[in-house]
Amino acid sequence: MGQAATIKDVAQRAGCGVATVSRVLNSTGPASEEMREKVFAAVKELDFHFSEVGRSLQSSTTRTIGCVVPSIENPVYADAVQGAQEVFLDAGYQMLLVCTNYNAEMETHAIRTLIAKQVDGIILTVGDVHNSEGLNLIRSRQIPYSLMYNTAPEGQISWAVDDHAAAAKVADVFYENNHIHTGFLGLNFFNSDRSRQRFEGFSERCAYRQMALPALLEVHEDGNDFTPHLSTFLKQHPKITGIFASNDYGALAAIRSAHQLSIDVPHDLSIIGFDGIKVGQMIEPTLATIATAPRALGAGASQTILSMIDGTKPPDLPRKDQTFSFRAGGSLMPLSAESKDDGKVTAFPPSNDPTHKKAKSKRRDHNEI
Amino acid sequence: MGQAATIKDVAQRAGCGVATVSRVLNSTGPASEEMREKVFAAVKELDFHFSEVGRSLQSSTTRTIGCVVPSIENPVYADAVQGAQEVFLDAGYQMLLVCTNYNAEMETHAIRTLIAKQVDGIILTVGDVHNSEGLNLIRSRQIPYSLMYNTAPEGQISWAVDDHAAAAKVADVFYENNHIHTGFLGLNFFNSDRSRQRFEGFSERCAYRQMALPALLEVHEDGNDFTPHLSTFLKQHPKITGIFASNDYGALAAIRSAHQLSIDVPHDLSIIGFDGIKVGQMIEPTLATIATAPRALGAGASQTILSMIDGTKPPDLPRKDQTFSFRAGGSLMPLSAESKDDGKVTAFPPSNDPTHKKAKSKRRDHNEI
DNA sequence: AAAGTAAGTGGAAACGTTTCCATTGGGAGG
DNA sequence: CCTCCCAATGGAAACGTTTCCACTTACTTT
Repeated sequence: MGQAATIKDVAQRAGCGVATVSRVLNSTGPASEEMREKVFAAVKELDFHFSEVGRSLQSSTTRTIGCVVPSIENPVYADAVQGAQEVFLDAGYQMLLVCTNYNAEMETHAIRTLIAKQVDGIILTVGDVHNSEGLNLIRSRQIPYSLMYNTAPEGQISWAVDDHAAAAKVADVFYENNHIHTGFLGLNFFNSDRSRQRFEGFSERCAYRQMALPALLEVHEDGNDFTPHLSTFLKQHPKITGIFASNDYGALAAIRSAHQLSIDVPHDLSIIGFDGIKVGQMIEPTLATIATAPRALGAGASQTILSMIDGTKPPDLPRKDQTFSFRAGGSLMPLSAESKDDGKVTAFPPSNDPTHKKAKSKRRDHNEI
Repeated sequence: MGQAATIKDVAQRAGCGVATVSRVLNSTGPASEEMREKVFAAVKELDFHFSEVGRSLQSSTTRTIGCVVPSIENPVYADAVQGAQEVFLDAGYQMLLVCTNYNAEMETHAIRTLIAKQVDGIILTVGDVHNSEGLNLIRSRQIPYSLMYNTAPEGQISWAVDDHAAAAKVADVFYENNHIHTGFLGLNFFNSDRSRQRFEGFSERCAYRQMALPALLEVHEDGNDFTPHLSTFLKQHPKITGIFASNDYGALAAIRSAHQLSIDVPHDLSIIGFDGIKVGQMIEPTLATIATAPRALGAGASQTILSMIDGTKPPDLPRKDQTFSFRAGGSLMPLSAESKDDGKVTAFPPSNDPTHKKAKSKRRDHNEI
């Protein structure tokens, strides 16, 4: 059984023209019962399946969607991708996945190839939404697309977390817990506008609250020996009592490094992460973080694309303030009010934190020392 | 600017035939310098790019690889996929990703579609390697493929961990640490031959060591309230001092559930996982586990595929006993020899465990109570 | 009975490439 | 001056579909 059978082979075997075969198999147009049977018999005998390539050429549609994300080692993107994939699969689309490793060149190249392959749509997370060559390509070609996790400029659709507001919320939480001197741990700071947005939102709110401006610790790789960096950072900024990490992995790494430096989390140092990955709740202490819904974002972006393709009404984007929620956790400990050197007192004891919407576990972490 | 330019448009603009354009752009066959310039000019003006669909139809090659895995929420597969993806991308291939959610029907359907799309090769992890319809399809079509993470029957190429031997190693470790009564936590037990292989290898070695046969706790979802299951399980089997989880996520969940049940890990219960995911080393206690190299497996499988496509010599599969290594961690605590009811004494204090090859951290977890 | 309609069918064009083959023209060698 | 060869080029077939159109045939409708 050499090459795969084509529609011609089927036609020949069934004793009819290719047009008839096509009509029978696609249930488009009339066909006699007799002919139908012959065609189906031939199909079975030859184990015929349509070539999607031939179909694509003719229909100029590929039933394929491109998906470009920085890395699926980060569970946030993995979840988003999987959420997207399920929606697409249900709709009969498959997904070409490209991980760019936060590399702008790869991003551009990948998108170029996806366009050449005539994907029917693209969902993507770019490094810099204001300056993405690939994104321009997509737009000039008028290919349906939706951003994910990029805070989009006006006119562009993006399923994203409101990084700015979420980071501001973190500042609020620190403030309410009497942490005045904080640090920001930025991963991939220069390759990710998300990271920068978070820093910005955090800094601004810190300023507004008259807290100290956060010290920036920038880390390139989610790499191996992060510990020495943290060590020197904390020596340079001895007043720091709280660190906001630009993602949960960074937060986890910080906790571990702190542990190695015999710094107790949360007693000596409070840590808040971003993303709300699953393991954050599986560890001890649990990770205080900004919880997001990556699957939902991925699924939303997919549905948007699908509706662009078939012209139906796209789903509404979530309200900005519903794209995240603060999730309390054991890695954050309130400081006694006296330790604030400016003498301000917070009105909210952290155990009543009203933003604790999404926490699933009924057990509240109790941080008595 | 309506539709994308085709090679015909370029030919027209450059004032030549399509054949010439093709030759110039692909550097195949002769062309005058003058013509070359005209063609390149036309390409630039029209912003022409080849349609891969047209190319694929003509060349019967798509520069696309299929990838089928159960789920990328599990970092093991996420890493494998990403490792594979990088290799393929370097070689000019893109990857169609399908996550099957451990569902055999989806698996079959996905593979069927991938074949219809004429992927040049497929890497995949199937639910049951001895009974996979999709796998049969692939083989009858003679499409280059490589399994990942499936222990393959003779004659089939698979980049896999030796589940059987690795699980046996876990039994050895429990034995050496005087854990005689153990449990096995099986996730997706009926949808994953990996899980079953691990149970089998573990059980056999337990028998060989004259330990109690492991009690099986089977869990369907890596789901939410696993705690009650664990609770009843431990009540039913009160002698259990050690649990082997069929993957690290299960192990993490077990640790958390134990915590919620006020069972101290590792003091009251030792836990060993499987996979060696990153977060296992970021938590406290660190997770004792079987460390594997998912990226390497993914990359290896990809290279195998590539060499099948271009006929070069495929990379050697790793030696079976090099596909895993035991990684010590704080979730495992040695029991005093007396607590073994059969009175046997182990010769190996666990802190000298010679299999501790891959552990990166210099710090050894110290489990004094 | 003539005419109109509808179902059933096949031929052929089109989609965007690559590649085989034939044609042209010019320069070198006799 | 005639051949021969080779570079340069374009036409056309082929890849596997879908779909338009035209052609039968048989059945209704006047």
